[in-house]
Order: sequence, then structure tokens, then C-alpha cells
Amino acid sequence: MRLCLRALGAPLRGFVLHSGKRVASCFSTAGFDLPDWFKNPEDGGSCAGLGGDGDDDFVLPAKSGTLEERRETATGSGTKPLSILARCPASHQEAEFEADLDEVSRILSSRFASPEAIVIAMDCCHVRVSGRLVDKILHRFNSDWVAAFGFFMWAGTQDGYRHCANSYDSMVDIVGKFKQFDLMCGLISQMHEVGGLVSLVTMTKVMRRLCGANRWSDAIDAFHKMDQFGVAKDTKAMNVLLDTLCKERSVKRAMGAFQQLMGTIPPDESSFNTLVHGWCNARMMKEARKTMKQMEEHGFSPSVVTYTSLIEAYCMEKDFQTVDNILGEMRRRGCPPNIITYTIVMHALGKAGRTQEALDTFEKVKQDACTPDASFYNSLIYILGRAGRFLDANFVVAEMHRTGISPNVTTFNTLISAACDHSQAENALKLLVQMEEKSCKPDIKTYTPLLKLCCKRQWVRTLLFLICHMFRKDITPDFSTYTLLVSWLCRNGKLVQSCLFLEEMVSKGFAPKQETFDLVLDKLENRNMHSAMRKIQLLRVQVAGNRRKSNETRW
DNA sequence: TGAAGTTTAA
Repeated sequence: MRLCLRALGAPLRGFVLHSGKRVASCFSTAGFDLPDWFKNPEDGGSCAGLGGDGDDDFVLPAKSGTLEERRETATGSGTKPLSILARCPASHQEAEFEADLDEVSRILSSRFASPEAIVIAMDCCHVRVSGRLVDKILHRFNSDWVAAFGFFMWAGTQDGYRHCANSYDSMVDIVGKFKQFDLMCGLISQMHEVGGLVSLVTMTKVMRRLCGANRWSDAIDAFHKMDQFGVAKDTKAMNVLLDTLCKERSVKRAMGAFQQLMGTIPPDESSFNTLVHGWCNARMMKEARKTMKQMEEHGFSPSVVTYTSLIEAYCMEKDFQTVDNILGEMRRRGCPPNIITYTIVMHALGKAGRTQEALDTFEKVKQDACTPDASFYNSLIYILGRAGRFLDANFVVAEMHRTGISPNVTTFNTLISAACDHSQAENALKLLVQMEEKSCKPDIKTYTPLLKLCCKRQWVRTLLFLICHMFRKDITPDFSTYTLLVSWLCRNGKLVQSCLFLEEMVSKGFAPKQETFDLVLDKLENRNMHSAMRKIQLLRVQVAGNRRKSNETRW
């Protein structure tokens, strides 16, 4: 089956998306360059050239698919999810669900100034609200808190429906991600009043989001207030707090909290391992060793997890001599390295350019009768791919199949990224098709290297195709992907598109870096695009305002 | 997403 972009004319031009609407329609109207391999098939292989009688032809390769599937894909309506292989709803009920999902997405895609405006707009919408629909919409709009929260409020008022704890948790996470801490607070109170829906899962999200916004002491406060919402302040909860503080660059605060709490909450092995890992990540090895000692004083001997954290830190320092010493110590103390330890060591050697030593690790794994898992294989594929050894990488994929370990999304992402790095665009796109065939769901990391390659080569049509493909799969760009698109397009002279992505980025609640604004404004000035400049300057002021507002909010 | 490991990267 081959999928021709022109056959998708309707979805391209109408481009019904919950996101990127204006960006996409802009791409589809101007006259852009075709991918090089389309113009010069010998450059990029045979995947793209079909007919070639018009600018819109761009073909993705695919191997299978019935005639029916072809027809359905080619004529697929703009509201159906774009899929290289067509999908049909399994039942009538399923079709209704899909239609409801599309209807809500369509409404939420328009830009609304506030969640309240969405509640009003939703009132004419006759869909059957269910927990599944709410979860799906929250997932789809998890990068657009206004849309997600507006819909959530509306759904909560519908007859015969009540939000479950799980939906509340997702909503808490989304508003937290965009630093809407007042709303987050309100949701927690509501969850409690409605019937004790607050759990450790909820409070974990609260603490992680607060720490993510550098509000470490607010996170500690949230921990102390947990029992007011009926969540026990036990060892498990304390470990979440410690881990959160450590992961969010505040191991010192974690240690402080631990020293305060350990009198009332008994620590376990995880508590110590979390802290050791925190110190190791901060490269404070003396402290890490001290915590290990403290661990032993409490009757816990260092485990493979503890040692592996140490090893990882020395790997980051490229101190492979110390790594070897620790491996020896582990064996002596009857705590042999496991597949995770080996993955770390192998990966670090590979990254340090010591490819052969890295590959020798595979032998050691076999000698130790350690069983490789998907992550280990993925790391091996990464090292081989980086070295351009694609045949060997494919051999590893075959080995995975042979040992009953299915290649996962990371396997594909690694292969795609390596192919892009070596300018093998055709292979990279083939892998994307293979993922679809194997029902392996792509994520944002699948697309980033492909998008980057398109930006670099100025393949704007292919870029559009990929963005379209991405949105249809409910994958929205993250902060870095937006930054990438804005800056690459800007550097490559596609200023209009760059500005549109910048606007969309802000409307999604992201705060672009000053450098990103500077870059765009600089290019606009060079081109004397004054009205666009004013618009972007206004946007910058808006972002600064949002930032101030979110810093003022108190938990 | 979370007590340790794998994919983007200026």
C-alpha cells in the first residue's frame, strides 16, 4: 500500500486538528520545496517518487494493506484519525464513541479565552459523557490546560455522570503542569468534599508539580497537609516526597526533610537508596557514601540498587577505573551486578567513544548468566546506530525477536534517530511505517529527529505531513519540539511559519525562552517585518506576565 | 515517570 499525500487533500487543506490549526493551514497554502529525495530519487531512494506531476505528491512507503484499506485511508475524512493503515471502529457503540470524541475535540480546538468560555460553548454539545470519554479528552488535551479544564468543568455538571478519582488525578496533573496552582488546590478540596477521592497518587502529582516549579517548600507543606485529606503520612508517602525533591534538583532539602521525618516515620531501604541516588546525581559522592553508612547503621546493607547509583555517577565522570573497583566490591560482597548495572556501564562506555569495550560488556553479561532485557538491547542498538553500524543494529533487533523480547517504542525511536543522524531519511520513514504495522504507538520522541531533519533540509511539505500525522495520533509537540520548530524554521527563513508555531506554543501555556524570542525578533527586524515584530513583542510581554502571575500564586 | 538503566539536544 502506498499513501499519497495528495489523496489526503481534504484533511490537509481543511486540516481538522485540535492543535496546530493555523500553523498547518499556513503550511498547506504557500509554495514550499519538496523533499530532496522526491526531486532527486537517487539521492534519497525510491520511497518518495510517484508520478511527480504536482507539488503535492509525497509518498510514504508501506508494504501491506488491502484495497479497502487503501480506499478508506485515501478518502479518510478530516475528522478521522490519520493512520497509514486504516482502522475501522469495532462496533456501532465504538463508532458513536469516536464521533463524540471528534465532536468534543472539534469544539475544544477553537481558541477560547478561558475555561468558562468553553463551558458555555460546550452547552450545545450533545455527547454521552463517560469516564472513558473524559480520560481520552484529558489525554488528548493534556498540553492545553484551558481546553482540558473547561471540558472537565462542563462534564462534571452533566446529569448521570460524576468524575472518578482517576479523572480528577489527570486534571490535577494537567493544571499542575501549567503551574495553575490555585486551580490545583481547588480540585484537591473538591475531591475531598465529594467523597474522599484524594489518594497518594493525587498527592504525588501535587508534590511533583510543585517541585517542578521550584516550590520545594510548598511541596513539603503539601506532604504535611496530606493527612487532612485522609492520606497517610507513612514510609511510602515519605519516599515519594524524598524522591520528588531529589529528582527536582534539591537533594539537600530531601535530606533535611528526611532528618526531620525519620523520628516519626520509619525509613526503609528505598528511603536510603533514593537519597544515595540523589547525592550521586548531584555528583556529591562524599555525601552519597555518608548516606550509605547511615543506611548500614539502620540495619540495611547496600544493595545492587545502591551500588548501581554509585556506578552511574562514576560513569558520568568517565571514571571507569572506579567503576571497575565497585564492580569488584559488589561481587566480593555477594551483591553481583544485574542487567541494569551492565546497561549503565555499557552505555557510558559507548557514549565515551569506547565502542569495543562497550560491546565486550555483552560478553560479560552472557558470562554472568544475566538475561538481557529490552532496555539493554536498546542501549546496544543506540551504540551501534551511533557508530553507523546499521547491519549490526539490525542483527540485535533480530536477536530481540529470537529471545522473545519485542522491540518497543524506544527501540524504534533509537533506530529512527540513528537513521536521521546518518541522513537516511528513507529508512527513518520506513521505520515509522513499520511501527504502525506492528501497532507500536509512536511518541513525541519518534517524531523529533524526523522533524529536525526536515527543518534542516527545508523539507517543509514532509514536515507538514509529519506534524499532521503526529496530531492525529494525539501527540502534541512538547516544549523542546516547539522550540526546535520555531528556531529551525526561523533560521531557515520560514519566518511566517516560525511565528505561528511561537504563537501556538504560547497559547498552549508554554513559556518560550528569551533566546527564542530574541532569535525570531532579530530575523523579523532584518526583514523589516514590523507588524509581525509588534505581535511577537506583545506575546513576549504576555509570557512575562503569565510568569509573574504564576510566581505570585501561593499553595 | 519516578529507589537504579535505554531514545532529542542547542
